Amino acid sequence: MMIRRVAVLLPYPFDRAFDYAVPAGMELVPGAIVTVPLGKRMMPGAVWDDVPDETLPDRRLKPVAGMCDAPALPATLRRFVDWVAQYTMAPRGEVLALALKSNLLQRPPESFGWAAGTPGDRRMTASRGRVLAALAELDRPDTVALAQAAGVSAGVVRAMADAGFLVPARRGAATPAPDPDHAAPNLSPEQAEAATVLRNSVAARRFGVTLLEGVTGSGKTEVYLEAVAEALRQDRQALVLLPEIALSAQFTTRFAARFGAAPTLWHSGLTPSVRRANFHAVARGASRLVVGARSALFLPFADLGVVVVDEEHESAYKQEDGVAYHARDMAVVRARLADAAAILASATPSLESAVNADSGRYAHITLAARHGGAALPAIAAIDLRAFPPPRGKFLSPVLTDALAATLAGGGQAMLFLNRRGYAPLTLCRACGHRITCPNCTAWLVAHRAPAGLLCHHCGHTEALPETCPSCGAAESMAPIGPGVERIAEEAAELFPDMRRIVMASDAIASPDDAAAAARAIVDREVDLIIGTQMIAKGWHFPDLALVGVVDADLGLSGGDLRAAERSAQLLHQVAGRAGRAGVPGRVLLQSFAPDHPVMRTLIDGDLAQFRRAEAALRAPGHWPPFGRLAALIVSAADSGIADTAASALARAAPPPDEALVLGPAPAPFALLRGRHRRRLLLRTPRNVAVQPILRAWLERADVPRAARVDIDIDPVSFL
DNA sequence: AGCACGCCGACT
DNA sequence: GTCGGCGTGCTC
Repeated sequence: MMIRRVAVLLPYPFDRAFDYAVPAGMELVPGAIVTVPLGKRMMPGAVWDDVPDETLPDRRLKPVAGMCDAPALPATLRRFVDWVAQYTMAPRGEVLALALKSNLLQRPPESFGWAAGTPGDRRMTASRGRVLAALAELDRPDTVALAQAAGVSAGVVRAMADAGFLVPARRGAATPAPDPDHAAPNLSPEQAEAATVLRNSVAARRFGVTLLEGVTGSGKTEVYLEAVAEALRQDRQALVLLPEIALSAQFTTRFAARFGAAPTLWHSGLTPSVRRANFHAVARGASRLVVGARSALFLPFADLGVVVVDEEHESAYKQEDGVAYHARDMAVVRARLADAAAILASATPSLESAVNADSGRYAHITLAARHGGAALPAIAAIDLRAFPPPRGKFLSPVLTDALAATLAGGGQAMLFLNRRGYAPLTLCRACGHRITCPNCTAWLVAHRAPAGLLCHHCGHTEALPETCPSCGAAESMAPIGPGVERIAEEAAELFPDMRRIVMASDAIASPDDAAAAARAIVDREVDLIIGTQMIAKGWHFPDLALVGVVDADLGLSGGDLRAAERSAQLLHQVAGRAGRAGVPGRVLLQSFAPDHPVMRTLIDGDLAQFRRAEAALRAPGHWPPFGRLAALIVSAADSGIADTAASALARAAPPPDEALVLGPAPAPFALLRGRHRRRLLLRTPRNVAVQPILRAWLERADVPRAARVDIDIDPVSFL
């Protein structure tokens, strides 16, 4: 009789599963997480649905080494992994790695706490007495909690455990379940109507996508939380994706207030033990509500009822390296495979989602009114040609006057500049030499805190040179252009008495930092906020009366397909920070092109009109979302090999009647992290899939081995 | 991804 | 004469 065999997918770049023998007595269901030998190593893997190859002789099979004490990956997740792999053209194992990167080989974290034991005749002390007293008040506390409650060190608790005063006791579900009816919100009629539609979409237990479009401050979050509540009522799980983990702390608070229990978090900042605990809690179904970054899509939800993608237009949802996937699009797929509802929420929907809504593929809900009757901010441009800043400064007198008036009146103000650091360029006044990164095609950005020159692409740092590295001139290196740190310096000179905070990823690294900063702002410990795009997203600053956009033209250059769209969305989000609870908000855009369509859109507040204009530009040429794009990024350590590989690809390109091929061109950062890059773009009409074309193309092309070709389906930034 | 195998340069 | 570079190929 043939030995029993299973296919096991490994979290490495193999597209194929490997077959293993099942030892007698081991029961393996599909999705079971196992350890298997591969070559000399032991590695984790998951039993997959592939049919084992019966032609392989028994001799060639190694046995499965062991089973992990984790629940099997659900079928919906396995199908999702396969789907993402075929769509992104990544090996299936590489996609599986996204689901298994929580170090499951360790024992599952059983939640243990301490209960009273029966010691022999062991010494009793005052500290030990306090511990026993504290223990009586608490339900199976862990070491830290017990020590804290008793006011003793953790050592005392451990010693008492050794002495038998305390015994470990398993705790039930560590996290209290969120209660859908804990604190029902007070919704406006418009919100209530939207909430009903979303609740129904979840109650249907069928796949469907709804675009929830609501102006900033319209209370989108409260509305989609009603969909989450419905999933909880249905005994299903809910996933809310956020573009930026910095937001998660503020959301935790809001969600906890609504449901009486904190959501489970999932992002790269979690410690390995928390990660593991959360993974298991989600798999068991014990964790009902997850708030996370894009990688949360790969969690093993036992029964997912709704996926919310908040700020769905955000380009941060696009994963650029490794498996290049767009979390917004994959969230829709995840929902479809789980028979769940998908909700895409934004004040400034992507053109993709707006077109899907217009065509009826997605349901569309609009929230037009600001919550509590707050007025939309008044947006105006400052023409920098007519009202230039003083020499060497970056704030126009029109803006500084407005800031002075707002601050003098006790209002809070914000300056937005989407540029980290002090100055984007350091230049020699004597010879014009510009300091560039040795590894990338990029200027080094001057920073003051901490001081130095930093590459924002590869992380290279160096000290600001005393003399010009090119001509040797002394004291000739000058910072050119502004970053937020320089704007903060200018603001400090103008308003020395005002309390300032700089919000940029350099200063605010963790969700906790961001939460602390937000709290300081809300509590009015800050008068003037200066920040990068970090301040654009989702924050709730009730007293913010004035927003100044230092360089509204910044995002318009670059020739990127979506440059105008992204710029309009970002500036709209920033503008939306102004004027909430009753404070009439005002937004001033410093621009050299106040008549640019993006500025007109913002000033008129008519994003729909802007989307129509964008659509009219993109539709004729089958540009997304009216067609499909794929990028081939050729990279090699040697620039000659990169060129050879790129032209080999160009020669083998599919014929024009099949697809349009653009390039090869040097990628905008032709040298990135020490590798030379060339890029080709493939474009097809919407009804033609790019994957088969790409597969055949790569098959034909004679690419040198020393070059690597990365595929990015639906590229967002064209780097 | 690792890790071994394998065939060419400068060292004890 | 050997240690070691990383190109190529395989892992059930």
